[in-house]
Amino acid sequence: MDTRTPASERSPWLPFESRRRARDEKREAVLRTAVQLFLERGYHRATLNEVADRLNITKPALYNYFHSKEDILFECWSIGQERVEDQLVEIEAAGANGLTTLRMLVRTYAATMASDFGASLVRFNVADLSEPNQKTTLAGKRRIDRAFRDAIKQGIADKSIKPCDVKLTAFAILGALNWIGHWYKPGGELSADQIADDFAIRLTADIAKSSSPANSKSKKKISKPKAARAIRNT
Amino acid sequence: MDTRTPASERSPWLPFESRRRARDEKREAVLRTAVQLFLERGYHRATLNEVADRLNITKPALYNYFHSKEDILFECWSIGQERVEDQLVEIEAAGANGLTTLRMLVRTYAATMASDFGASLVRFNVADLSEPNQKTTLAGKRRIDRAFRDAIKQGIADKSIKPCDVKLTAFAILGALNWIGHWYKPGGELSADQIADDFAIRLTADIAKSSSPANSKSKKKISKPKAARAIRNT
DNA sequence: ACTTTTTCTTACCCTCGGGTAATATAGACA
DNA sequence: TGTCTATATTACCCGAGGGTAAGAAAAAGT
Repeated sequence: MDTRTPASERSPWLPFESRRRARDEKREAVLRTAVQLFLERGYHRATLNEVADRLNITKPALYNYFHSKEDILFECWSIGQERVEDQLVEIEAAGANGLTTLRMLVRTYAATMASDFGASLVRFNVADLSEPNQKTTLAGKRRIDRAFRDAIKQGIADKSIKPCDVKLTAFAILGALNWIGHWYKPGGELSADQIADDFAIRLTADIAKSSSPANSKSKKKISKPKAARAIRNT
Repeated sequence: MDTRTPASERSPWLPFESRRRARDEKREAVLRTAVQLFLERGYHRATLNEVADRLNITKPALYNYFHSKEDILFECWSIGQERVEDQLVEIEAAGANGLTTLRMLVRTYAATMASDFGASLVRFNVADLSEPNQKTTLAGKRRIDRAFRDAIKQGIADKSIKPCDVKLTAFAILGALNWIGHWYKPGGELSADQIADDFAIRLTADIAKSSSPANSKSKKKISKPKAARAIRNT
């Protein structure tokens, strides 16, 4: 239910077989392939021909589903952002105290960072998007930032978190989390979930007031977000 | 003594004045301009014509100092890496205990991340370098990683740091630090040094054994590395 | 089976930008 | 003032890759 896709991915366009499948399914296959390639080789070095090749089609076929290369890039980012957004909503709705909320945020966000679409949130360059799309991404980043800061603030207010510089604390936590998107590789010793659980405690240890270790009640509650979008966990 | 260069940078090629200055000075001016532009617009979107324009020269003139665009990119990375390397050596030579060493590492690395050449260590894509240069950069990253892990290990051994998972601890700390290279902008409320000092404590608070707050003795000892290379602190 | 619609391919175009060749200009030195 | 060397400019090449036009080939409809 996590991790990056293991390269052995099936294309809906099988080389010489009967084609025709649901349009959305193909669209999503393009995005999955594209995000992987963009992460592997970088957005600019990855060509649409390569994307098409991996799908057993030719470049112009991609234009049935997307307007431009940048459109694909933005969609990749968008999927990651939407996932995070869903998690934020869900966590905020849970109405836990500050510390618990923060830990839920850390755990889910860490797990997301270990996925392709999650990593795309931090590995892609905002400058490669069009002006309006840049605005959208910036708004998304702010939204995430705010969620973390609000949880910290709330924690300080409800005494579950020690008084601290909210901004810097959030930066430090988000930095450690975002960095996962750069170093995590699926096949390692630790699974994405293990890392997520560890970080949930580790990154909040210094500011947690109650020394009660790792209130692990809320763990399973969040880890399965509802299917809000067809592309899942790749 | 830190921070990113404030865009109002003098080019050694003044529009219509007597030219001819030391070769190295010009070479460095190219690098300073290039690293800024690469950070601003991204390596691929930044063109050599733009670099040249900012220096009041034309593109081919750049080839008097560098073999290729990638050469410039690698040099930018290289300068940042060399700075860090010098700091590592200096800190290791100090022979402090694990926790103090770790804090020194955090402080200096954080300050470096707030500089252009420091940020280039994490903002540039390794895939944009040639094979041999990629190897060099990877070796550099490993070297940094090792320094942090060694400090943590040593701290656990000498009891200045609580037992903990060395690898994940290092990842978390380095993540928070590397992220500075993405969010830090010179004009903000906090100076690079303030952030560095704060992070030195913040990122080690949960694993520090002695609750003695912020052993601030070693602060000034490191913050002025000897001039090992002509390009300083931009 | 014929047409219509959607999807995909072949064959292009065209711009952008890294890199180079040929040449000019500036300073150094005589 | 002439020549040499270093450095810069003008003018160009050319490959890569995003994007498109026109038409083939499947589905789908009738």
